Amino acid sequence: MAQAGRAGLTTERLVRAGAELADEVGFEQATPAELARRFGVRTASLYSHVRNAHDLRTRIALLALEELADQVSTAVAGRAGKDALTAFANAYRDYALTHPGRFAAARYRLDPEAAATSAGVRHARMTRAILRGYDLAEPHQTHAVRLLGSVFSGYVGLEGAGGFSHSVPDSQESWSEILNALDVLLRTWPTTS
Amino acid sequence: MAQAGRAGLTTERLVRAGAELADEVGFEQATPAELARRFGVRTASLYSHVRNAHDLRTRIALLALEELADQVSTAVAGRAGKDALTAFANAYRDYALTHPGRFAAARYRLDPEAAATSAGVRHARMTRAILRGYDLAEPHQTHAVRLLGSVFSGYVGLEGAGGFSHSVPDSQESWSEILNALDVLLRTWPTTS
DNA sequence: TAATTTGCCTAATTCGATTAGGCAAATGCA
DNA sequence: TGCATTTGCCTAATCGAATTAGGCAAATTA
Repeated sequence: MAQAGRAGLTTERLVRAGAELADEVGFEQATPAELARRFGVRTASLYSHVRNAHDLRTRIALLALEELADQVSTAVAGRAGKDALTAFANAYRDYALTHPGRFAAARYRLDPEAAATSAGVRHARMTRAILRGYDLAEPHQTHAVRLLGSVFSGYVGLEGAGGFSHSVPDSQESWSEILNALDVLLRTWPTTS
Repeated sequence: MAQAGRAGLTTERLVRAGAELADEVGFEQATPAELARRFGVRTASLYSHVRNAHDLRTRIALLALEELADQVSTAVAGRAGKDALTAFANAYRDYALTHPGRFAAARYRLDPEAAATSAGVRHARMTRAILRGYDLAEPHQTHAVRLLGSVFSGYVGLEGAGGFSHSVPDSQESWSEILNALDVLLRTWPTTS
């Protein structure tokens, strides 16, 4: 991190450090300027490794999406039904609580090109895999996938924004009960309005 | 908007214009500089009316929260049960679709001081009011409140990020079926795990 | 060791946010 | 109506972030 000779910058290293920086100070504040400061180099030096600030953010987002997909897929492996549902949900939430900056990055608006190379597909596939343990035909399955995605992302988002802190009952309690309720709902999904 | 004499700046007018600007170019891009451009004044001139950029954003957020609470409370008035649930949800989603920038503003992280004077309390009260039509005792009621908040904010967030666009089935279909499923879930909420 | 590549630097530009201080237009008061 | 005061927007200036161009030295290759 000093200034003797070369700092050993790499796109890879910048992105990893950027992700850590995001967890420490927030994704918004994970700027090229701050990142350069951490490496003990001038901001301009980053531009041989990342195209610009947006490129840096995009790469951090892609990293976060991969990591999240890895964690979730590990957690879900070998499980089915409610077990798989809670494993998925907990892995997702844990990642967000442990890596708030990365998680924010994972929600960064990607341009179509970047989105195509992202782990978004894996996420979609995994969510759908959860429903294998429940008996849901299309189009209900898609509706259910969207519900799950909404609940997870919504809950974790609100929790991260401080929505449930310092209030009774505990957030963990709500989370458990909500997962239980979702399990019941998926097993008795109404197929007519 | 010209430069003859005075522009008639007001905190009120800046915030309203800021909200419109946010809907047009995104909340992130709703900056003092851009706002000043729209009014045909120098950026520095805004600083007699708002403390700084953060203050401007906070005020836009507070406006959005009020508007959203107004829309929802109007929609919910005189309804109960599933009727109230869908009215609430649709008002919420409509606001987000019609005013994406304001909706993003409503999620802006407020400092405790601002949060206290916000319509956040109204939102909480209204969500809880929905559940009056369902028979849910504490602490289940709180868990259900959190679920509803998560689903609405999560779904609308994903939809706004383009999560459900260009895919089958239609987002509107999923939304309707999800609301139906939530109604069923609330009526049969599992009180034991 | 010489040649080449590569990495980080300096220099310079542009733009947004912010503060200080000034002048003229609007307003209040005799 | 005329003067004093307030108020609103301006100019000027600073600071910091993002970005580009071009240079020199260190690392790599031959």
